[in-house]
Amino acid sequence: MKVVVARLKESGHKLTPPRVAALEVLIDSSEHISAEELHSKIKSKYPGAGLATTYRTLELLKELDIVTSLDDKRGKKLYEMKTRDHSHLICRSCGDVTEIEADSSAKKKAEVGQRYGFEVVDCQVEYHGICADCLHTKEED
Amino acid sequence: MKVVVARLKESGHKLTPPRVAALEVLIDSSEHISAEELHSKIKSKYPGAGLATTYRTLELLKELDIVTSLDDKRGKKLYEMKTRDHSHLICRSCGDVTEIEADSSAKKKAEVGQRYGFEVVDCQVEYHGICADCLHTKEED
DNA sequence: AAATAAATGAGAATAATTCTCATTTATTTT
DNA sequence: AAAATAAATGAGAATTATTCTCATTTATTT
Repeated sequence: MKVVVARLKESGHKLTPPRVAALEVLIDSSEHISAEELHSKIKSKYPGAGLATTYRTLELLKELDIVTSLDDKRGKKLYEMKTRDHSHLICRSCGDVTEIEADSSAKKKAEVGQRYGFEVVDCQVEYHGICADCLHTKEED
Repeated sequence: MKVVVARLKESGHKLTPPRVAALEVLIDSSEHISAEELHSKIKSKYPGAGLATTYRTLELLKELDIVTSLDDKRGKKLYEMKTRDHSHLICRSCGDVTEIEADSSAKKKAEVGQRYGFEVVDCQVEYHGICADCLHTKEED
């Protein structure tokens, strides 16, 4: 939290109640979370909070590389704190999104930077397919 | 085209004019393309085409693993034929999406399959950061 | 050529996100 | 500590993208 708050202030942004609430909720969520869900949790901490601000906060936190977003199978956005590197398994059948350990991305980031003159801030990997549960269910038919 | 059409028919779907038009446009587009753009190009081939059908076609082609989608920086969806494996560079500054060669994903797919019991159909990698052009522009300030 | 299920077009409906603008507030300056 | 200022906010309207509905059409099978 301290680190993240520092990053907010360093970049010239104010530390406001809806932002604090958003960060608390995000840090608390071990799982990725939708904007809607986030907003409702923010409201339980800070009832006056407006939905537009939740979106504005998410946008800001993405810019500052504090959160990332990804799409679930239905195309809805999910958000999460960008802590350690990790990848996602996205099931085509049930839509479930699971987080897995990242592969050694540091090397790859550097490589891409070199080769394309692109300054890599972040690398996201998604594996699309069928999750273990759905594979099982299929077998039982 | 033949291969793709075959996959459509094998999976029990009809080969209709709006689908053929969609495939033609997608195959023609070396670049990723938005749903809106795709629709307008479909209409120039087949003026009667409806927007809903364009979305339905995209959904179908995704299910059949014929196209993939990704989000540009602003969160809009872009579509493209899923030919060879490749990754994307997404610029945070100008939003440009560039395609690059894929890293050796076959090995990794197998690995993920093993470890998590997840049947990987497809792996997508996104590098987020600042593109060469924007880096240059910055220097000039 | 007829039968049938699938696909379509049109526009309405929905859902998610963004915008507007008058008001409030965190931070800086004095 | 109070005043000044730019940034942030809430509320709801507006926009955008996408999905749905349903009556009609069409590709494919028979």
